[in-house]
Amino acid sequence: MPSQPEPSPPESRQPDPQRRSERSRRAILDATLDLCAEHGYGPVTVEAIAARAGVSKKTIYRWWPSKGAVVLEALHEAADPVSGFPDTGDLRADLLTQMEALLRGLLGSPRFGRALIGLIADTHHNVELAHGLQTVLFQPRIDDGRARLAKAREAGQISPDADLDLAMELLYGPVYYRLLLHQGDLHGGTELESLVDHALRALAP
Amino acid sequence: MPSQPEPSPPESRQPDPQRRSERSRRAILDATLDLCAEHGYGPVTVEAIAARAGVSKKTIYRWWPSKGAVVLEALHEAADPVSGFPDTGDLRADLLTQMEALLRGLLGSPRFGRALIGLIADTHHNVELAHGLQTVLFQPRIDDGRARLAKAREAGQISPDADLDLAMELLYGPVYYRLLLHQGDLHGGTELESLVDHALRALAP
Amino acid sequence: MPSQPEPSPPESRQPDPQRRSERSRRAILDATLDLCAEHGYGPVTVEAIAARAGVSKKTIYRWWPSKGAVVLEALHEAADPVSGFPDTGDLRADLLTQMEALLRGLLGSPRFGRALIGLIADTHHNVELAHGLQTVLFQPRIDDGRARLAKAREAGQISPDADLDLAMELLYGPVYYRLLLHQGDLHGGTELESLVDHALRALAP
Amino acid sequence: MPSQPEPSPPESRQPDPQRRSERSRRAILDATLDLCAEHGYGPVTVEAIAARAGVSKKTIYRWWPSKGAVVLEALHEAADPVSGFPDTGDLRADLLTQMEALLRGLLGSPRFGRALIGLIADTHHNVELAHGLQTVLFQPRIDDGRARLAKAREAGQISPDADLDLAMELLYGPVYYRLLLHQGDLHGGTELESLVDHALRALAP
DNA sequence: CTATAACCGAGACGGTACGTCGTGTCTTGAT
DNA sequence: ATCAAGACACGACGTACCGTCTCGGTTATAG
Repeated sequence: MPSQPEPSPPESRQPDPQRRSERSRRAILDATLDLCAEHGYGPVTVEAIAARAGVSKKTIYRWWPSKGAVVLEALHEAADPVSGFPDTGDLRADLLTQMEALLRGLLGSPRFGRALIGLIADTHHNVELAHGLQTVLFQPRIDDGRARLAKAREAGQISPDADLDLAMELLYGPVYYRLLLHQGDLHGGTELESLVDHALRALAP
Repeated sequence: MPSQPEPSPPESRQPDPQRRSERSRRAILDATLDLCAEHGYGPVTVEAIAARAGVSKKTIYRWWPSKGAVVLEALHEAADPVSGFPDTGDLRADLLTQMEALLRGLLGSPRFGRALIGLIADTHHNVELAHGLQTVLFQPRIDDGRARLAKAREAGQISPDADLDLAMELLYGPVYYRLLLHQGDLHGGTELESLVDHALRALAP
Repeated sequence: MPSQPEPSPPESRQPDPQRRSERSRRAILDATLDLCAEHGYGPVTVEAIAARAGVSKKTIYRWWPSKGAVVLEALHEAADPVSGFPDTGDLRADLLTQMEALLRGLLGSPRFGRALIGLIADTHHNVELAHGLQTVLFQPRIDDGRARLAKAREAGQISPDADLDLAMELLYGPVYYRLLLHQGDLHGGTELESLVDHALRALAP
Repeated sequence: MPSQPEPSPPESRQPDPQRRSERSRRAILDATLDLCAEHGYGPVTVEAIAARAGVSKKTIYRWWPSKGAVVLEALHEAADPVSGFPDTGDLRADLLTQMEALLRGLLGSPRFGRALIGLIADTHHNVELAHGLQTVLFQPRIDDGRARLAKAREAGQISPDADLDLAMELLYGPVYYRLLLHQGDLHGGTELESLVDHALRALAP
């Protein structure tokens, strides 16, 4: 993921040398996503994460300021391999590929969707967390998408004065709309094609 | 609000005659929205609601099963007068009016937006609450919107085989997208017109 | 019981005409002793008494100031028929009769003993209750005992300068000692005879 | 106190290493006796003990199962230094010394008497507590007393077939009788001498 | 090749909120 | 006016987590 040049833990305080135990870090992040998948974000507690990971609470609080920060890092790492915007030259196919991946990640796997919605909610009374979420998860993906569209614009595939932000909203809005309202009950891929087509129409030359 | 034919309290258990104190009910709902506006949904506690409302915790738990249920009812009542889909004959104008009202309610007033996002998150580990949210808040408004579009279809203003559900997603998706991602930083009404126009294009004959 | 000339409820406040329902009164007192027998004094609640008696809490609080007062009246009525000091002319036999009755009432029946010990404890932070307990339950019985001894003194059966108060303590002290320490495990009647004999020796001419 | 060979905390559950904070333990026991002295046993709450001791409720419940258990340990520690049966060779003097100490402890100081009577009452619906009270407080002192009498018996100071249990009851019964009935209004030392003399008479060769 | 300084597990600690229960007061309707 | 029914404000219950804080015990460089 090229737009994330600093993969080291962005929440570290003062303790942190490299003495940090990678073993513990992994156990914590894994336990976190597992618990989110099982119970949803809200009911997960730092206490439970520590117990499941075989780790002391102190170790968690040493490296992360809050449950949300742990979840954020866990989501970040888990999402990493999935992302990256494809570029085969065929814009419509690339958009479809990307949207399908997003839908699958967000709604198809409880590991992600249930964790994300709770994390977003926490964000509304925790500015550091909000900033982290924007920086680490959202903005890179938005940038990737806009970059792909911009490239298509330069290639003359879409109108030179197309509104890229509007296109992004038309594409991603309905996905999050479904995440919120239908709780993961995403209806088949056919509609996905409609979504993409309408977005493309908004960009047409 | 015609699509809400059952205005009686949906959370009644077994205690409930009409011995219920309307005074307490009002104080609780008001205190709840105030506290959500001040601190967001997550940090609000039943204890704090009770204290602010001058009411005992028991009284809250007697009539609602959880904080979420209180917030839901509070939002329901507060949103009630706002809603109802306009019907002036001019579809585009009506859509714009409605979307503006939604944006204002959801994003413009912290009383609503901050409460709603947390409520939705809670919904993901509480099926009763999820059902209530759908039934009380979401479905009636979706039904209103679809009904308005269906009427337009019968009037020949839009294509006879237009996909109304897709249109609803194109309209409302971006709004919730902004609620989640930008935390209420809604950019001006110009984009709203673009949104509506593209939705209309998806419905065009 | 001659020394209790006023059997009407001594705790009445201002409401009290004769409109009082005797039916409710009986149900309350019966339920109270039953519950004390089952669970002991402490765990019994006004709420439980009301429920068991088929009576509203208000009715209890209208006629008694506290749980303790209800228990006191219940004990008073229940103990009434038992008491009264026998006077057959044979002092030793009378003392034995009386002590046996006391032991049976206090320790042999959970209805009384368990209720009494808790009531006494309540007495230590409730002066009205303390006064009531002395007046209604203890003093009359102490007076009866002393009167019986005084009569024996006049009849020359015991020393003219015998210390009657000391005798009362030697007689009753061990009984309450057992109530407290052994929780009703009263050992046979043989010891009772020893107790009485030693008290009589303290009174001997 | 030789008859108390196991001074380690008798209420340890499963958490207990030595990580326990002695500072908190002391504060809790002190606060408990203070509050009992001020308000009596009944009105004292775990919440109040925690507040007065500057301790969290959890810390109390971690080490004791109930208010009664806390009071029991507090009484045990507070009574410890006082007790131990004197043995100067003069039985009558030793009995008087011991009885005076008991009376002073039980009735003369509200710290003890008020706490004890409520504790005993609780004992009647809590078997663990009853067992603890017998084991920790009562039996050791009874054993000490009986041992002193037994020694006197061996020394030929009292009858070889004297009933030691009866003597204990004649001595201690009246003391508890006064605790219950007169709420600490103990009348002077003269009567104490009478009590002891009559008990000795019951033991005379 | 120590030794010294961090991390680490474990978990006690002072708190806050939970959801429940009991208190004693109050209101409603019926008898 | 009493009564049953029961809602109400209040406050304590005993539990769960929070985030902070010792404790020993292991590591893993730095002397």
